[in-house]
Amino acid sequence: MNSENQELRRAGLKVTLPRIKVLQLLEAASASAQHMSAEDVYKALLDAGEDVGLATVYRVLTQFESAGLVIRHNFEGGHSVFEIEKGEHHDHMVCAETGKIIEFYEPELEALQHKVAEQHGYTILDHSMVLYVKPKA
Amino acid sequence: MNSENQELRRAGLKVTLPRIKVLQLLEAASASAQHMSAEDVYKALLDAGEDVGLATVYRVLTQFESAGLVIRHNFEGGHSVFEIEKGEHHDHMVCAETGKIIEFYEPELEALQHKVAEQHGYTILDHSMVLYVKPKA
DNA sequence: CTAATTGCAAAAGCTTTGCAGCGCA
DNA sequence: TGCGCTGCAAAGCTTTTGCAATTAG
Repeated sequence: MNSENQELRRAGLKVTLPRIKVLQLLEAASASAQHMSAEDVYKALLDAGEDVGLATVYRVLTQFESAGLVIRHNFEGGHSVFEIEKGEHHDHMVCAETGKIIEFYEPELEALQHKVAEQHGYTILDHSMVLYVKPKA
Repeated sequence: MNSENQELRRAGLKVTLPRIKVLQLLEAASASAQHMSAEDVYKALLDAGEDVGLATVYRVLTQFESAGLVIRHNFEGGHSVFEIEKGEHHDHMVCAETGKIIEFYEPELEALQHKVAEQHGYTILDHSMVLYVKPKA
């Protein structure tokens, strides 16, 4: 039940209420492949009766990102969204109609990306791939 | 020499100096696969002695995007970059060391993406794929 | 006890908008 | 001439930062 505390300590961060709460929220959201913006996290905390500042949410999320606990995505639209780093790489599909986010992993795609980079004399450090889709008619 | 005028007219936009200038700049940049931010365009215009406002640059770029003349990318880092729509779809590789942008097109990748979307019951409307790379050792 | 962390408010970056005047068709 | 377009300044949004007070270890 304090597995969050372990993760925070391992990341070299003091175990404070805001950090625990943010981590719990993101882990809960992770179950449904939900991705939360800083604003989302902030509002969820307020709704839960927690008294945290928006600035703290941003700071905590940035720290978590540096610590490798979460991944920051820059999908369309100005703001960032975050998801728990579960260690398993995957890419995303965003449904234009429902806003739903589908995660997927396709080894062949990954292999091809490396091949293409290779052909141009480069090595892949990272990549972002988002498919904008709509339900098949 | 006034092919720009044609393009503007075709897009239903009045032919004005700022629009011509922005279009010319982007077309010139296109030759070197350079991608420009609104700020870049603005500064380039000032350097060229043109007297345009930053707001106009933003408006013009947004209009061009709606008209399908340019494509807006949201690579990492808050701000958008633009490139001329040349009609040939391609994806991007960004070199982490030099900032250089390489364009590429890999049919197999495109095909695979469609296959994956299909498998999940979706049809692809659009996609964004950026590989962050470094020169091969 | 001491350095890390927090909340608040202010500031910073990018982008958009309101408005009066200018310019293309 | 008339409506579209422009520049300027002001506002909007997300995100960051300064600072005094608070808290974890």
